[in-house]
Amino acid sequence: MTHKHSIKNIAAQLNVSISTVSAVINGKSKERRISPILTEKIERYIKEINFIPNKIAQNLRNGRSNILGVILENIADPFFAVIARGLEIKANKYGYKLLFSSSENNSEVANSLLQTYRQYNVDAYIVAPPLGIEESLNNLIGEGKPVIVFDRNLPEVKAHNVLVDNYEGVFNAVNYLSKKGRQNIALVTLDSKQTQMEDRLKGYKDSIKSTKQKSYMLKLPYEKNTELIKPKMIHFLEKYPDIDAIIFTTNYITSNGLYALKYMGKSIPNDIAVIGYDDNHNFKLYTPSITAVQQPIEEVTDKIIEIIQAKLNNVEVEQEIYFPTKLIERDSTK
Amino acid sequence: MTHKHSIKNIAAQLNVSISTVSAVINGKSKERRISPILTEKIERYIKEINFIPNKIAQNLRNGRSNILGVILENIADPFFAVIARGLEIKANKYGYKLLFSSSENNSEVANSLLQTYRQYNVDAYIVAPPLGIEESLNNLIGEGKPVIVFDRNLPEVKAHNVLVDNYEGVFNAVNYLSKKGRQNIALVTLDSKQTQMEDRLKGYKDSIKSTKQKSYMLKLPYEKNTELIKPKMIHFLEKYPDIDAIIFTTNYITSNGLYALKYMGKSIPNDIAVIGYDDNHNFKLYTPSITAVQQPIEEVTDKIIEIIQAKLNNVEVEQEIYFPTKLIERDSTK
DNA sequence: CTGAAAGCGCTTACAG
DNA sequence: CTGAAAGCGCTTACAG
Repeated sequence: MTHKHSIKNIAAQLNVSISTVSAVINGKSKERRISPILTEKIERYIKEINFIPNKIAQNLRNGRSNILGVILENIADPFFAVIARGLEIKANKYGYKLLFSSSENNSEVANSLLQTYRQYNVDAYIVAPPLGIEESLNNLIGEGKPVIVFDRNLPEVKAHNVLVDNYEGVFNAVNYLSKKGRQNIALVTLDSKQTQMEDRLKGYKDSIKSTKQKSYMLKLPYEKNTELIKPKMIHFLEKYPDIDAIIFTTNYITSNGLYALKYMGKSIPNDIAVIGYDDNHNFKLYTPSITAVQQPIEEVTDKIIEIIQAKLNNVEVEQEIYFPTKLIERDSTK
Repeated sequence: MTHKHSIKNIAAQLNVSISTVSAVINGKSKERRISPILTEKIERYIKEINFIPNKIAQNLRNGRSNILGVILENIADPFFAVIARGLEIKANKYGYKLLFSSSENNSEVANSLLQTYRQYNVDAYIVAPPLGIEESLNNLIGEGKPVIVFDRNLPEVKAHNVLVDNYEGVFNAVNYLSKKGRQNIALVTLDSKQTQMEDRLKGYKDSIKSTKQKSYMLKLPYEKNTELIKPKMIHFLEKYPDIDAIIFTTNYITSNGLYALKYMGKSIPNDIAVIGYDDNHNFKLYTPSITAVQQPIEEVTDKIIEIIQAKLNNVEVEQEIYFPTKLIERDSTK
């Protein structure tokens, strides 16, 4: 139960001033012209007692916390969990710590999280925004803190946007199925106004239109209860028996959609070809393995941290960037 | 770009003292005998400018951060991602924020994370410990901060342990397979000294011994490169063609094991029955669906936060608790 | 080459 | 009923 150390009692112990200790700790001996002898003496003592400066005090004094506040949709969702890990790896390299929270796409929750992060004086905000937090985000930007928006964006918010080309992702997926000879390609998506969902929908519509195919769309309500997807899927497929291919636009819709297909006894890819949006570690393990549109998660997370690093050091960076997706071909579209 | 507020300038603005403002903010008007008129005046102004006190300053002064430091094996791993979400939900109820980091089971990484958390003055540590951080953990406990260990424990560390009965989980799984008529039950596990792995192994050995069956064990090295699991699995199964059931002891071994079985053309459950340790959202979607030993994650995460809450308020709590697992029967063991 | 002092934004005895 | 002062652990001009 060693006594709590501080530069104050180190200074007292060594009979030097607090400012001298501070200078040595911050590697400013040269700059502040502390004699090598004194410097070494202090350094040795610090090492001996294994002293580490109090970040909280440094933060209060410097206005920098080295903490980034992250708002995800849900940390338990595989997509966001991988995002979290990507952010963590890159943030470590720059010495940032991460505060993670889940908004569940609820704007009240998100607003309150932003408020809390602000209280903790985070250096920057990384957020997958629900609709309804435009004002909070703009206020934060007004305060001069970097705000990085990802996965979907809010057009009225002038944050940095790190996005993926969702439109092209689905557009290409439709074309691919079409080339494989599928005639009746359906889209099963979320009934959502979020940009990533609207872009995926538009990619589908435009591709279907350009190839003069028939359009089949099932828009599911955003529900916590994913069990409800199954009956809706079944109803949809019974209503349109011609469907011979489906693109699912989110991870959990894909999972539950596959469940419904299995339940109906549909054979993949013979009866119906399947493409999932967002690749998933498990898709290659399914029988059959599932073709997927893969988002470049590592590029996204790296870019987010790079932008923050740049902004915090007053370096100019792009305001918006779109990364391309990649179609991973597997057995479900053979 | 509103001017940064503080109780200092609120006090100046309202012509009252700083301490009066502080008292009102902390709801101590009654206790500190501030007149209702003044109280209301201050409260109105605070609401008007939307003032929220600086947590960093409060923290420095109070020695409480309301931040908990969490060390997981890997936040991207589905098991730990769900743990993270469980902790978050419960922590929110008590007003704690969470700092998450991944150790990758590397003791150097974990030690450095603990050090960093300490610098940030976290109120408690929640850790899935790798071997080799016993000393750090004991030091932290010595400093009086709650340390909660979960998933696996370190016998030399007198932290609070919130664990799952891994031994019984595997023991029962073997018995179940045996009752289903399986004669040659194998265990595919990690070559690890961590308690959760040792307990699972022991559960297997004891159950096999008690029913006088033959034992088949494959111990895989702890590798990042999961691709290597496939060839080792194949070699193992070719060497012991009698095996008619397998228990996989971790999530990712299960995934890759299934991949290997699929590659070999083995039919589940006809050729081989399969049980995975740790249930997984996707196991019910596989063809066939996969029987699994489920850990009570919510109970674990709730208990962790409850212990912290109790300790931080000087309430007595149990030092160690084990939760039972549950076998979820699905098609892979039919 | 080194130190005394102010201040970051709070809270908490203490005085009146 | 209210305020002045000390102090949490730092850093940064500034003085010498």
